[in-house]
Amino acid sequence: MTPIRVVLVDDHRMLLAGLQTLLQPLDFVSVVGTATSAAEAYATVAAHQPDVVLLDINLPDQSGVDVCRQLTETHPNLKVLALTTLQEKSYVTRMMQEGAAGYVLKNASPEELAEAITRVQAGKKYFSDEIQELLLQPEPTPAVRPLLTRREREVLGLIAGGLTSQEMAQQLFVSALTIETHRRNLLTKFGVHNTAMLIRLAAEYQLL
Amino acid sequence: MTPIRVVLVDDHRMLLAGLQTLLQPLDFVSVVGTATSAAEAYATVAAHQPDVVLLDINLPDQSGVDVCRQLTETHPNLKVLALTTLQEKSYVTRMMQEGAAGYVLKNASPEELAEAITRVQAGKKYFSDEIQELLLQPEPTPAVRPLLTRREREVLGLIAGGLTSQEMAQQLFVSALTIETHRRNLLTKFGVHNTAMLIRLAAEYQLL
DNA sequence: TTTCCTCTACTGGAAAACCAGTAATTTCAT
DNA sequence: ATGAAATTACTGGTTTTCCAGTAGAGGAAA
Repeated sequence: MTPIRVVLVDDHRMLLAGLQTLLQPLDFVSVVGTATSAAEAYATVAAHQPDVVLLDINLPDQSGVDVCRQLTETHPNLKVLALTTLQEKSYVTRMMQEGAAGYVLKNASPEELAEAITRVQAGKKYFSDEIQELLLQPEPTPAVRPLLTRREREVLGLIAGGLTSQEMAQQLFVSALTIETHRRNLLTKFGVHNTAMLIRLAAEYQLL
Repeated sequence: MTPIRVVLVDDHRMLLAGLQTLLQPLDFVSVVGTATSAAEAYATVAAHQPDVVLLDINLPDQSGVDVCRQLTETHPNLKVLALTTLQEKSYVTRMMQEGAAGYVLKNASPEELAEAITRVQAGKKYFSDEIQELLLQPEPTPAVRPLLTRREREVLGLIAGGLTSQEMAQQLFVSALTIETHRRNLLTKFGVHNTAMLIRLAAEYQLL
């Protein structure tokens, strides 16, 4: 039976060497190429036509998220396994949105790597136990855009415009403390704890 | 010569009354309808088929920006003049992006209103002097997405994920002071002064 | 080897946001 | 007229971000 052709992408050669060492005993896996940058990844994938790519999210010349999107667009049958130390949910969800078939952590065992490669090659998804646990945590943000009052929409627009609470207060002829209350209400309605998430979600819901 | 058919949209009836009083002496303008909400605005525009709509940005039931987009999509020949007290550049640019033909402030004189209506009806753009001044101010943000280092991209992703500097430091195994330096460098590269603008621009540049 | 960039981290501080609670007034719908 | 929601604003506080400057170490390119 033909072994699964795998390309490894990580900017640390030592990690690439380690990965190859871990995968070598597996006779159903064949490491056909490695790359240490996004540019190299594109060339290596084009040259070797792998079935699976283990892709570090954090590359020197481009975001792994972007690389994932481009690889899965230009090679629709390619399966991308994200490889990272980061246990951050927004990275996971973004990688999945960009076409990744799985997500493994860099401390994965050889057995886990083998299972991940086999499963994604078979068309299934694969997540480390830690990542599954992360994804199963209660969703802090509402699935749908919250219903905002007119004043909240207005304040949200000004927050996105980069104004401070004091500047908004001046523009709207109210107290800065009033603006602070509106901000707090916005954070609560979006189920977030800071402005970064607020604006990111508002952009996603096209409220800006 | 047929007068320009105008619909007025503002939630304050007193302001609608005032606008009508200002526009009445103008024999080349005909106020064919008024509305005090977004829902009413759609119905009134459908019923009266105006040439120009004076549209308050801040409506009780929907953002004026959204109303502008929908009106200009469903009535391609309709000209929308934004009407507001807000002198906030991001609102202006967003209204223009959503198809508005002009932007006037609520303290405009009858002459200015007349000129605005005439100009947009003739297919030109119109901005109050104050708004032109606002638009002419040097652009604080770069026109193109800045070139980020890998660490900056990583930190940007975590900021958008809602993490605090302390949380990012723990996740990346560095000092919180290091994260603070990365944030500062991100703000500088994007030409902004706070996280809200940073994340909004990052979303616009599709860096998230 | 040298230079430049990236990443790291600090001092010292101010500004801003976030938090929890409380409450009066205004507005709007019934 | 009544009740609920929205808007307003405050106390008292902590946390977080933003600001300006400085600087060393490591890596990469010339």
